[in-house]
Amino acid sequence: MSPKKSRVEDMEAALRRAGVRMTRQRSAILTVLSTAEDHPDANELHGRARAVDEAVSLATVYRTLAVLEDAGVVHRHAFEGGGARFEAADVPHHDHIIDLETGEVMEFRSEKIEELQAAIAAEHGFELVHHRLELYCRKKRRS
Amino acid sequence: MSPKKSRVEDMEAALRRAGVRMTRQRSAILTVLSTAEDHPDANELHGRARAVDEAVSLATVYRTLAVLEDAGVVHRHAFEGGGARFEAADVPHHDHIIDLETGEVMEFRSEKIEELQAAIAAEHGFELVHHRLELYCRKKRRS
DNA sequence: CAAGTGTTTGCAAACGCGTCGCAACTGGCA
DNA sequence: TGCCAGTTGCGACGCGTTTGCAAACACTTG
Repeated sequence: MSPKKSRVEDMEAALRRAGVRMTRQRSAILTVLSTAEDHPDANELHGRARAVDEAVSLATVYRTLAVLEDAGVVHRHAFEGGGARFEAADVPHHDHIIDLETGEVMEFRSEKIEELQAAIAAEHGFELVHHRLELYCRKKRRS
Repeated sequence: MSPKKSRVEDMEAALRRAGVRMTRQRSAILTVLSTAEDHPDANELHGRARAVDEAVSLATVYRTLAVLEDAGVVHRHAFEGGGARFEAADVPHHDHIIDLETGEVMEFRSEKIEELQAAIAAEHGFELVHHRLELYCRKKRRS
């Protein structure tokens, strides 16, 4: 009876299974990713990872993110104007709302839109592999 | 009685109205944009523009694209993995399907999705300024 | 539990895409 | 035709990301 495992443990397990070596720096980065509530970029992740373990270089952050991405444990986003941002992949799929004034990123999910997308792809003779839906918004002014 | 004007003429007219000077290089770039059937990047545009007029530098292509973009006559896209791509703005709004195998970009429009997006933004207390919807697809294998 | 081997790391240099400062040039107007 | 702010080409620069290399390391095997 395995009790609920932490996100980091799950991720590490998945990675080992995929034959990925666990190093101190990779653990540090995983820890940071699994506790992040936001969508940090590589630089931000670097800073946070160093707080966990001083021995993490920026190059390693980039290399690790690439490894984690194609192991499927993180998702990479490329919002407008700026570098890539990352997010642990062990959460249900969602799309993003970006506040143009603050840059804040929020999440949402619409079943209907998901269905429509698949339908549209099919109409064109394609199967949908993945998609990107970002709503760039401004706070509504109260009347 | 003005007969149907060409896209270039319309664009140049709109730009002059907006107080934008017309130079040889800008004309060349407009010509290229108005005849492009695809979504070229800055480099590609540079190549094509030089074919029209040798005297166009890459820096000018970038500067002109910026001018055209905020005059509203071109749209800038940033698909996955790669630089910005451009498209004349004198066509109705649409979203994109990207064939992951060939990189080909196709267009589609879904009224329903447009409505849903606005509704979602509103639900979160935002007004939608613009959005990005891209479907990354693979050709469907016939069964 | 130490040795062996292919991986991973840090560093700094290199990269790609886009921007910028500057001096020369030029479009649109008087 | 002449003026002059706006535009250009050039090369240098900026930023995020990638890479070559030698040293350090993780995991296996004996």
